[in-house]
Amino acid sequence: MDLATILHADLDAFYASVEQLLDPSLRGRPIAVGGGVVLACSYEAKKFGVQGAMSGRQARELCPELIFVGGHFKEYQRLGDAAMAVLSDFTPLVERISIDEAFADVAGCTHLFGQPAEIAETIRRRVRAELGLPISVGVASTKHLAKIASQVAKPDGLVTVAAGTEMDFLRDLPVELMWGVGPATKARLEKIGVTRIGQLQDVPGWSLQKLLGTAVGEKLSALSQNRDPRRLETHRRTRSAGAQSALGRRPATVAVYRPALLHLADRVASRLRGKARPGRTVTARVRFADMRSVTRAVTLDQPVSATAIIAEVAEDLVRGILADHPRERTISLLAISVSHLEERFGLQLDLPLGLADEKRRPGTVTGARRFGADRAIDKIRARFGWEAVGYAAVELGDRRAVPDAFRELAEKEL
DNA sequence: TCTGGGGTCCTAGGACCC
DNA sequence: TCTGGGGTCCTAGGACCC
Repeated sequence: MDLATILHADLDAFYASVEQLLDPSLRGRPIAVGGGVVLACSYEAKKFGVQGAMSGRQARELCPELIFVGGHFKEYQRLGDAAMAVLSDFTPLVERISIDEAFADVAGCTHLFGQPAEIAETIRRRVRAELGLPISVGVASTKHLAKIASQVAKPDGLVTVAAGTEMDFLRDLPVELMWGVGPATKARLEKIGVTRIGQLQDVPGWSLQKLLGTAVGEKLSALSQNRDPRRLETHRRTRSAGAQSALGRRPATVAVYRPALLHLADRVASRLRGKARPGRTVTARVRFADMRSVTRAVTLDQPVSATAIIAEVAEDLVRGILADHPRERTISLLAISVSHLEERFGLQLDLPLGLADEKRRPGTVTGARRFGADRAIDKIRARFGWEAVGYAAVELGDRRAVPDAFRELAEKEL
């Protein structure tokens, strides 16, 4: 039996806790970060049923005294980093999975710092004392168990699952606490009478695979029986980079989608160039007024990272989508994503190959000249900030639900 | 002003090659 | 010549997570 040396540390209601830290008058009160959409909310707000991703109006209906606050996004980044640095004081084996959440394996440092549960308690005490933030920690023998334990520990708690007691710990917990069980899987399991993890342990693997597909079925079989082979991954390569923008309801015309796509391509491409990771597959997504969405992708024979090329390819894809849905006159979201990322060292010229080349409009500049223009823009931004220069006159309708600062926060390191 | 923005992984079917 | 099987790549959509 493996020892319980894996920690999962998770800051509680992170953005909301930061806001309450910065403004003491908000403490003990129901608050939500965001406006049009709830990005995060305090535990006082959760009591009313307010949740992340909920529309602001819906949240206000549930909790009339809810206080909306704008976000201090730089502070989120700083405090999230600081909390993770506390983990790193104990072990280099840290796998950060988001701004406010990480795994750590303390197997190699118990001789220095004590039992895993003691280390977890020290981490919680330090984050509270040094940063003023509540953090919950789960301690167990696997990532899956540690993650569940930290959820059970919330808010502001510590739960240890001793080695050998894993199956007992899991038995009575609801299936939706498992990693990978969302609304759809939960509903399917409910149909066969399964709502607790213990019941899942009794369903034969082949039956689960038939119900949920081979991958999900096998995974849930394994996790429910405490077979979790995953190791910590301290360095993970990003596989794709994308950007999207909700538009409200806009006519599906080139005057709407061309500037919007250029803006999205600019965001994506500058990140790709910044990390020297061009990609071969460009995917565009259009969401219509009824919230149904359609995606279309093309894989080029050369990786690209030039703004103009990505914008052009995406525009071709969007034109194709709209041509196939002639009755849809209104779009509510556009998205671009680039995947099949490659590594490039040194100067890389995007050559206009593949689709972009075949369908190139007359008068467009060549790959090398585009790359030069992009490099100039990148340099100016490096010195003066993102807003200093770029593809101006991008008119996305300036009632954007989410501030740009939040987008930047959400952009992961490639 | 109903319904954000960033990702990962899986599936199913078709193309293509051996 | 016909048929089949396996492997890989690609596209489109869906489920899930933070």
